[in-house]
Amino acid sequence: MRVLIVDGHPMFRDGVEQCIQNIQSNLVVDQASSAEEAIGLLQRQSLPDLVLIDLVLPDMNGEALLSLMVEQNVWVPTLILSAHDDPRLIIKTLDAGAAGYLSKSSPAQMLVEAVRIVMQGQEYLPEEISEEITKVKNQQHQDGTTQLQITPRQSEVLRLMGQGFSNRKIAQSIFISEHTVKSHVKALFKQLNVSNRTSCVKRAEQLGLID
Amino acid sequence: MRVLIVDGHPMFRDGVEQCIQNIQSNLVVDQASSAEEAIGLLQRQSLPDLVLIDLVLPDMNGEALLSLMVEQNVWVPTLILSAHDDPRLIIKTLDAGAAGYLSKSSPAQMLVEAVRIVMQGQEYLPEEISEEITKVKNQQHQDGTTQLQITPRQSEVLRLMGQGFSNRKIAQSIFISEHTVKSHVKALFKQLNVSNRTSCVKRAEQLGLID
DNA sequence: TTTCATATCACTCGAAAGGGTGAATTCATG
DNA sequence: CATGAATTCACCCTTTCGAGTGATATGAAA
Repeated sequence: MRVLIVDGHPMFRDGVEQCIQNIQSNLVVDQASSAEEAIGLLQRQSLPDLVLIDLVLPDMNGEALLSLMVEQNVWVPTLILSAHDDPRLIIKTLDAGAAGYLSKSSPAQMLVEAVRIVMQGQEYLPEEISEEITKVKNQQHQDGTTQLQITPRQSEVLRLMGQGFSNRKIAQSIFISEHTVKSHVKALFKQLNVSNRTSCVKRAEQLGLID
Repeated sequence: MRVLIVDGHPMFRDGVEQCIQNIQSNLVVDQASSAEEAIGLLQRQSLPDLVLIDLVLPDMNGEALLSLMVEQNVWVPTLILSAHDDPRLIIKTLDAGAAGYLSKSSPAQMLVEAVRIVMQGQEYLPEEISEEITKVKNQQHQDGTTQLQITPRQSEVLRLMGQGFSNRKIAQSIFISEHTVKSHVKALFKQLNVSNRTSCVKRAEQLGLID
């Protein structure tokens, strides 16, 4: 059995490797420190039986890596790890094809359990997380609206706003009028339920929309 | 020999534990998930031979925990771990009494090495980090100025600004006039070399001044 | 004692932000 | 075609920010 660990921190990778080494005697562990490296490994080698991906990677987020894998028809059972558990992000990763999700706030024993289960081809979701997911999904239905619908343009504006740009600078950057920027900013405020840009950026960071 | 690991993420703690278990046969590892828990353990039990502290903890940062330990005359060799390596922060932790600093970007082998050395009572600093530190210290001297001198009041204002508060709200929160808040904000802008609050908060986060 | 950093407050003024409302365009989808 | 979402732009108005230039009090350090 082979497992690929994708995480930006060697120390964490080694720690996880040590933890799951105990599962089976014939377990080979590969490591990648970035999405790019992971893609390279997956293309060059025979596919592992399981991929562990940290949601936060140096070059892109884990969800993007997962999407890339799916695009390239690399289908391997994938377990997503994350330090901060935003239900919305979890839903996105599961939609993107992850076989399971696990918080880094979980003890290693749960990781071992999850690896075992996912390697068998089954899905793995901790109870507290699946509960939160149903909560969020219910909220979505109660709202009636599309919940968090950041349009591409809004996302662009949000990114620039996160760089500390003024509305005027944003307008110049993407060749639209300041009026339009204000429209997007206002829409973002409404969706993120804030009333100034500092809060907006903070909230967006919490939700993983930028950075 | 006993080691105490203080980190908010059980999975990381377990991983580190697995890694350093191999050092010695008679190694006992304790875990704490927060600074508060760590303080409790250190007060109740006999002191461990080494404490590993993550710089980012749920209730306070690792540096604050270290200061607390020093205040309470709990002197144990302490190794600081961190995911993002800001030279300034490293200097602060070393000044606060840490026996060593290690990036989570280092392989576990370096951790093992560091633990071994620090448990012997020696200090441990990876080359690339000590190099960066000398760089920063040189910069400080070149500037001639006191480098980054955030006064207590400025720090308070910065914290509230980071919460997305307006100048008026900040003023009301700490019972000073809006004029005064503006003075502090302006001083912060000057020191952080920015010209609006969003950039200011971002920069402050990068420097570890807030969050 | 003089000096200096800190903290406090004041005034002005132009620039930027933020709220409200409305409307034209494009483009996909039913 | 009709509908709706997304994007674009406009005008109005109030509030907040940010820069400049001050002053005063306090307390520590030289």
